[in-house]
Amino acid sequence: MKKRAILADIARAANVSLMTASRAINQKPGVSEDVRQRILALAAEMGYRPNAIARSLATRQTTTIGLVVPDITNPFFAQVARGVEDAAFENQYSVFLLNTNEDRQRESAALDSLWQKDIDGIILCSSRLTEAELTAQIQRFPALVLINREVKNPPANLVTINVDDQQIARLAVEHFLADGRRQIGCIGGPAASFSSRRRLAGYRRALKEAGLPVDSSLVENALPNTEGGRQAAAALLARQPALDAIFAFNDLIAVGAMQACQETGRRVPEDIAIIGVDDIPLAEIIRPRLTTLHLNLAHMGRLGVHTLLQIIAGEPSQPAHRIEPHLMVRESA
Amino acid sequence: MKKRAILADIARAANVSLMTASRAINQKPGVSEDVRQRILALAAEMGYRPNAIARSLATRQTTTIGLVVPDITNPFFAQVARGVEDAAFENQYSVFLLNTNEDRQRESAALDSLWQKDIDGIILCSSRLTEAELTAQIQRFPALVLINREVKNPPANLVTINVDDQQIARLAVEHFLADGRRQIGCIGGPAASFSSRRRLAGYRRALKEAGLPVDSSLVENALPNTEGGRQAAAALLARQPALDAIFAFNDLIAVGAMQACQETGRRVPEDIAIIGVDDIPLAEIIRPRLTTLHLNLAHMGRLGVHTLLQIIAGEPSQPAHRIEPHLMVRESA
DNA sequence: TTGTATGCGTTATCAT
DNA sequence: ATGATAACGCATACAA
Repeated sequence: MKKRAILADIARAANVSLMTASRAINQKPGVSEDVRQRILALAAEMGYRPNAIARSLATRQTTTIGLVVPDITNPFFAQVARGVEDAAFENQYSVFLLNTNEDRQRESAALDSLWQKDIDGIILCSSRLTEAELTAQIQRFPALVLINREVKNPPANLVTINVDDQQIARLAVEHFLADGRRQIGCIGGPAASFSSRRRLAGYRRALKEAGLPVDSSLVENALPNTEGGRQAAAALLARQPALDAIFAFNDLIAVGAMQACQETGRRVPEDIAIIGVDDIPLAEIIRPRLTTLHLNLAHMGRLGVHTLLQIIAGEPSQPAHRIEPHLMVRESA
Repeated sequence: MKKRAILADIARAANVSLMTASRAINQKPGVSEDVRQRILALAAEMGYRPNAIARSLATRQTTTIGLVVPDITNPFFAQVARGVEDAAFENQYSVFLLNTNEDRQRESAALDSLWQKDIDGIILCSSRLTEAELTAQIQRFPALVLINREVKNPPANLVTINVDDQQIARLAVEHFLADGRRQIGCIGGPAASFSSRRRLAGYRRALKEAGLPVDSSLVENALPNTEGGRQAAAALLARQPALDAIFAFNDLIAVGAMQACQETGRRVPEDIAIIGVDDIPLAEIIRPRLTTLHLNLAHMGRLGVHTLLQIIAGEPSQPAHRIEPHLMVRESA
């Protein structure tokens, strides 16, 4: 490994003090233009790059943020992560990636390690922490963005970004209703999921507003994958054979439900319509193509970073953002 | 934000010097057991965690690695990333995530930023750098693991991890042959992909060894997604209507090809068999289920981290690893 | 076993 | 405009 040039090397080569070299390189005032140019040229020639660690220690800023997700292999978080990383890169920030595996302990450990690294801010997705744990963590970091989670009294250094779950459920149900469907079932995600609970509430409310009965035997919970969707749909159809529509918590569940319908001799969408959420690539690949509520997840990630930078800069920012869904009508409903 | 305790606070509270506090906390010898316990208790009480930045500056070690991938939303890299992050976490390492978007410039910028951060090692996936650029980068980092890329004379701080592309192609072709297929086509990935080139070579060799003619009109290239697969397969089938098998560069291409076959009235696998590579979740979801060559990508990521740690620790490690594929026979072949 | 001096590479502060 | 000195928080080397 080649030895790398440090600021002292540049200063010595340019016959100036450390500080003038530092000022020149950081584009700060207080250096005559010719001296600055000479130093910059020398730095470029010697391949000098400031040591970020030393700089961080001196400035108490790391230009680094942490991204905590349950599982990066989940397409939902992979999309968010892409947006985060892109926006961070554009702003010269680096991002630490941490998986929690939906485990509270590991999530706490992840946050601990980020705290040790003295990062400037953190984007925390689908936190499983209790409200108390969360509050404690919030005061440890300069800035915090919560995705897929809300909190009662958000302090100034905390912003939440959530999908508009009520609207998601409303759009799905209204689409079914406009199509003449009246026996509308719902498959939620894990019972612990905040998003899932909100969507169930939205589903019930939309039914009620349409004057339809809200029957708990129309609802099932499922693991958020195709197999979960298949099993939940099978149970649902056994209980409610006349079902003519299913609103699913996400696309994977929707696809599983679709297959369960087909396996029981039902045609999609003729006999039963299905709508998912997320618009993952699979939605376009599967046949019939899945009608779903599209979410701009990469944008959610970008927004998270921009918000974080605002908080860090001390600029005012709205305490909560809501991502609006868009109905992608394809073939399943 | 609450002020955080530093080592000096602990030392003062315990009435000892900085060094005894440091030794106690780092589990180093030279501290009597009772003093150590007293310090540790105090540290726990005050919620002390060492400042990683300061420690890094002093020790010249960051216990941080960089993971550079073309695109984290690609399931292939998401799986690898998961393995990397898991193994890193187990070893108390943090990981920086960087996307290159398959852009040489951005890849260079990513490596630059990692260099500034003084990280201990890098896992670089599917690098698009030229051999010269790569050689230059290698001597800037203490340790480097290359995934999906080989290099001529690997230095001691560099280990490559590749999928066994020849074996992948061989297993696919042999499976087709055992099934009585004789008109075996191949859809490669992007022409620039090293993996794709090696698999094409393996495909040709396997045909030759079976005494079959190697006809370039049996080969197409495609973008690595379903639409690419669909178009390539359509072109292939137009040229070679009697085709009875297709080996695809990856599962997405395979699924696109499958749909192109079905759209032209062919039954899968009766009329034409299809085999993909990767075994992404979609392979089990799609109907007919996709026969494919399974790759343990998370293991690849874990291996990458372990190898990196070996290099960092100065332990000897084999210069190249090869990941073996496993044929998952499902329904498409 | 415990403590003191020094350095890691950079920036902030205060002089000149 | 430029420079000397201290400080960031910790660990290494050496002393007691």
